Amino acid sequence: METDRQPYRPLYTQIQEALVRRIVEGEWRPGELLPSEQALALQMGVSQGTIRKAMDALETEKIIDRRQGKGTFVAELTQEKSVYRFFRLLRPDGRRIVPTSGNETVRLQPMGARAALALGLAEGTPAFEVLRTRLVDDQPVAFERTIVPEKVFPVLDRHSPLPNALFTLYQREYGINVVSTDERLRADLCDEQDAAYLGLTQGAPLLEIERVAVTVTGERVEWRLSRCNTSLCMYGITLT
Amino acid sequence: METDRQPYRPLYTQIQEALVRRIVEGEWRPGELLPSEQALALQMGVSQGTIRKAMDALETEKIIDRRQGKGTFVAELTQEKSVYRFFRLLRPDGRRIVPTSGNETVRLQPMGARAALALGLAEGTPAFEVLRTRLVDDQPVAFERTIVPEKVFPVLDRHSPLPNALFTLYQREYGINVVSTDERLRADLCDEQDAAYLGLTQGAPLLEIERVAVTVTGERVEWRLSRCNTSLCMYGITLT
DNA sequence: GAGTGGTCTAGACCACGCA
DNA sequence: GCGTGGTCTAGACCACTCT
Repeated sequence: METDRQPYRPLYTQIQEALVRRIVEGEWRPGELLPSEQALALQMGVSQGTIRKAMDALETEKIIDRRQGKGTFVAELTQEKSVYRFFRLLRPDGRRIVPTSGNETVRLQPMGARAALALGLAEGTPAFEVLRTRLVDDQPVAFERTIVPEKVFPVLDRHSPLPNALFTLYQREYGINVVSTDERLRADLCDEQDAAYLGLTQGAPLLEIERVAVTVTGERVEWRLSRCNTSLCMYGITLT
Repeated sequence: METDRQPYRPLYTQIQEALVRRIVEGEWRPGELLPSEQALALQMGVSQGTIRKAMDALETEKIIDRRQGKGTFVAELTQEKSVYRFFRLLRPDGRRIVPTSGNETVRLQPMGARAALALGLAEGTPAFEVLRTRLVDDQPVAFERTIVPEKVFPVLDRHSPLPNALFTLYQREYGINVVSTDERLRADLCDEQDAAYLGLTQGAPLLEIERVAVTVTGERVEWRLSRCNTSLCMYGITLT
């Protein structure tokens, strides 16, 4: 007599999930050294090869950092790495932009319909809204509106001035790891607010980037709308 | 006495390159079955594990297709796979667009400055230019100008009507495998030509996508400029 | 049942970083 | 020189596909 067959799950995927769980739960903090592969193999009762295969996946997901001769570390979202990983704006000549911010304001207010829809929350949910301008060579190139639920990031306004890459703050202060973003791009015309922030005239073309940040556990924790002056910059990406 | 030390190259990377070379040279055609891992291991004088690791990389690069129980095949760019892999336009509600073409024209003429610059060729190099309109639900949403060197794709005009995904044609008829694209996005205003092709009014916002296609050997073989009506579609992508 | 890719193990050795 | 991750091997067994 046979019972219901469980779907087949390789051992290394279970190891992988166990490791993610232990990292998310804070057993090892960002930047910390993990036990060696041999030690984990002994501890978890599998061979080193199986630990390796699990860690290969974690490395691909950028959850850990492996350094030959030194060890394996929980990935840390440093400013440089984080900024370049998710910030895709380039100068017209193709060089990368290191964004700097101007005119930052943070306020607590009910979440708007568009952000709420994208984050799967109810309109009016208490949220922090961060408005800032992105500068390149002291020229404003983009105007950003970032909205996060207050419940997920309490007292966000206390951390002002905010870092250029908010994801580093999310990780450091809230233990929340953003691992991917969904982006939607459209063209639009410059409205009155854009014109004021970007020093453009109404009716000029604008690139609008709508972004949702997703954590390692699949939660959508941040919504951002960027409106970019693409006469000063462009969005660049390689598809594979 | 020591001679110059060669930089260290793991065995599996050499196997990987050898396999790519044999595929590019046509020893196995797209869709064909490769020898089994065991057979290749014997043939190349390494262990099966090393063949596996090389093939893991080829699979990530989408150069081969592995199917448990059946074997390993040279990847074939089918219409469905190829279209979805590099075509990032979505409907306003987020559903994928299956592009269909209208008004296709192909002509042989000197390459323009912008395409030549992007492809690293001299302006005026003989080239085929493909103009077509992309339709969604019989509505024109994008106007595409695709330029390829005649030398790389001789008598391209004989293959009309062209498939929706040109990359499948490049692979099937010319043995050229596109494995990645570099894309640059900007916002612009609708000009007279756009207006004619897309049924818009001049001054409406447009999303411009400039794309360069790169082969497995790193050659830039195609330049494309798409001008999209983002009131009917948008560009969507997930960053990781 | 035969053959393929996929998993898992155990052990050896290599390249790297650091003290 | 030691400990770490990275490579390579050899062999066993599992899951899947087709005959």
